[in-house]
Amino acid sequence: MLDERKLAVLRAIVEDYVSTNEPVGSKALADRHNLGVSPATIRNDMAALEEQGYIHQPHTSAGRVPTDKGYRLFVDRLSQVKPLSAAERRAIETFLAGAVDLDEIVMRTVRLLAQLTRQVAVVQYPSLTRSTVRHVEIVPLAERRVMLVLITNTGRVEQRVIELPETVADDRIAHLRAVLNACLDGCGLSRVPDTVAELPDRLPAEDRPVAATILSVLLETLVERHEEKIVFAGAANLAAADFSVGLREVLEALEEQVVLMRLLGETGDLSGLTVRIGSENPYTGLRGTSIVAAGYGAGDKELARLGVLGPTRMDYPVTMGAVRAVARYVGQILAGS
Amino acid sequence: MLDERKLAVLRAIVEDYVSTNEPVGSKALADRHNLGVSPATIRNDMAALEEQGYIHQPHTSAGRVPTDKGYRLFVDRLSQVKPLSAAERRAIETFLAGAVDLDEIVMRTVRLLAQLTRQVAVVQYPSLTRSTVRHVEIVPLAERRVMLVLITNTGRVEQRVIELPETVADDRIAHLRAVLNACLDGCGLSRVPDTVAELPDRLPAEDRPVAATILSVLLETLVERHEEKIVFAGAANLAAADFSVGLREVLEALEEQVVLMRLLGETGDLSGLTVRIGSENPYTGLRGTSIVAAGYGAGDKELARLGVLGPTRMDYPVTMGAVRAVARYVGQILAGS
DNA sequence: TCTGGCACTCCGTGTTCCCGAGTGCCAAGT
DNA sequence: ACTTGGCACTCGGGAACACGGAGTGCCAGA
Repeated sequence: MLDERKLAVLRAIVEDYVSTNEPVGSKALADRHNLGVSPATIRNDMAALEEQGYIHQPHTSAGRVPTDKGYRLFVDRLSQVKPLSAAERRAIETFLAGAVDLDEIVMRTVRLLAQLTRQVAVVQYPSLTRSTVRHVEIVPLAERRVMLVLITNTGRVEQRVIELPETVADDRIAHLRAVLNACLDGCGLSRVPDTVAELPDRLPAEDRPVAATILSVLLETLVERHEEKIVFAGAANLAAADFSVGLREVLEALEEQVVLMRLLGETGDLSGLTVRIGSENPYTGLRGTSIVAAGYGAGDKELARLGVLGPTRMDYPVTMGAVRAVARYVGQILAGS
Repeated sequence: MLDERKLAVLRAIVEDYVSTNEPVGSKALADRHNLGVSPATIRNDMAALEEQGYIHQPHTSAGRVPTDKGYRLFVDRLSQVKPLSAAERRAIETFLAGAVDLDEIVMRTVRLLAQLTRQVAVVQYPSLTRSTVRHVEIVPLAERRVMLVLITNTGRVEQRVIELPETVADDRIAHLRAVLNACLDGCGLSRVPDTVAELPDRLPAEDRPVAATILSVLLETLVERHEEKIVFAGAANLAAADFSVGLREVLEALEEQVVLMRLLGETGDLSGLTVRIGSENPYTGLRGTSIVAAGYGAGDKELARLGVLGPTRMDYPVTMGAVRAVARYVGQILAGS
């Protein structure tokens, strides 16, 4: 149905359209790519491609534009992820290495990705549920007030101020802290609820009400933050792309955490790149935009996802290369710190 | 030079232009406002106002548009800050009260402000330098690795991972922590460097290298974070305003922390509202935008600033009312937590 | 199966024209 | 000394129109 040459024509159309942002005609194709055939032949192929829904002409007597289906074929079969240059890799590495804490890693990552791809970059904070407890701290603030600080192996820190039901001496707090840490150190966050459940038994009866208060807050923290934090950067790149129409919708979507979450896709195992093209993504108002996403993580488990969002007519090979590279480096940084 | 009626005309022009976004002519003015005079008279006044640079006509035979100078006069002398409705106040209060930690307070604030004003909201995190130490924690992570956690009275938490020059037993760490807290508890962040300087003398000689490492990181933290963190929200509102031209520049500016800092203005004492109109602000590319900002803080000292950014043709009274109200409530929340 | 030729379609651009909103000025009225 | 109605003038923006060019589909011939 689609012989080799027709695929080459489709590839050429995508490439030209991406770089010129104008419907591409048969003559232009024949000139710019040496396909070894005449415009007339190309026209026939184009007719076939259009017949099957890979390209589309905005109106009679205009050139052709790839459809979402066309881009999909291009991404799946007609292109290869383009690796970054050595210089770019070095730049990424040094830029990310300068970060001192998790906030800064995420911040730098999202900016880097935005700059590299000239699109809008989106980065999800490393998931709480997949990481493990590195330390739990209970800090007395006032007579009946403590601050609970939870530190994970990815460097994320959660804090809550807790009002206690009674006055508690500092040494009792210290003991509680010791017990908590003994139980939870290295414990996967998803296992915390179970682990914590049997904890009150090990405490003197007098401490149990206080412990219960603290533990309930601890569990709350885990639940609440289950919906992860997401940041984005590079909105200015949207304005640069000739987005004009629909820009409003896109910006709105970007400010909805929930939408962003779903755009990045389900967190699975550290497989590879996910590409959602135009209408493939779950939100109207984001028709016309594509998402290239990847998981990242320390070691082999995926902690969270990151990606970029741009017009469907983006340079997929380059974008995919950048996303993949950044995801890898962030993983390394996280694993190392 | 400018009699009462000319001022009334200017006020009317600003109001009409803000609500219609179209140059306003003498007839429309006479119709919509009962100034008690005929269009011809208004034309004379307009000519005078234009003469003095308060209004401007885009081209002959168009209506008039306020200049930056005109808006300035309007804000300074012709308008009053419009208080929020009781319902709005309640909404703010309940919305902000739901926040559990500083991140969430800031996050909610910025979204609230964006929604309330339908502009881009900008909120600076409470300044580190003006707050005080509530607690310092040193958490052993591995043999020669600890995490330093600094908690301030505004609920802000800073963390750093530190590589130690030698292996240190946990009880020595605990001792160090106790000493540190004894020194620093309640200490203003700006006084930390001095306070810390004399600290090594109080420690046994063997602990001094370790202490030196930790203290240097602590000081670094303070310096680095001197440049504050800033977040914004509501970029979608920009697209809604007919910004079309220059939107790119505005978005770029928003992503530059430094620019945002300067836009919000110097942190001074908790005075009142700052309004920067169009060309009054320090950045070209933000001509055409105005900034309404206010300081906020717990008690009487200003901890940071927040504000909104929008087209010069914004509804100043309403915007100013919203900014002022939100600043106050955030202050209350911070003081209370 | 490919290719050159040819007639056709339609978008985008430039031109012209006209309408209306708005102005400035002036002379008359209070 | 202001204010007002009248009037001629200006200019931007939209509608109507023509036209060139890019691109197509189709067909007949290689």
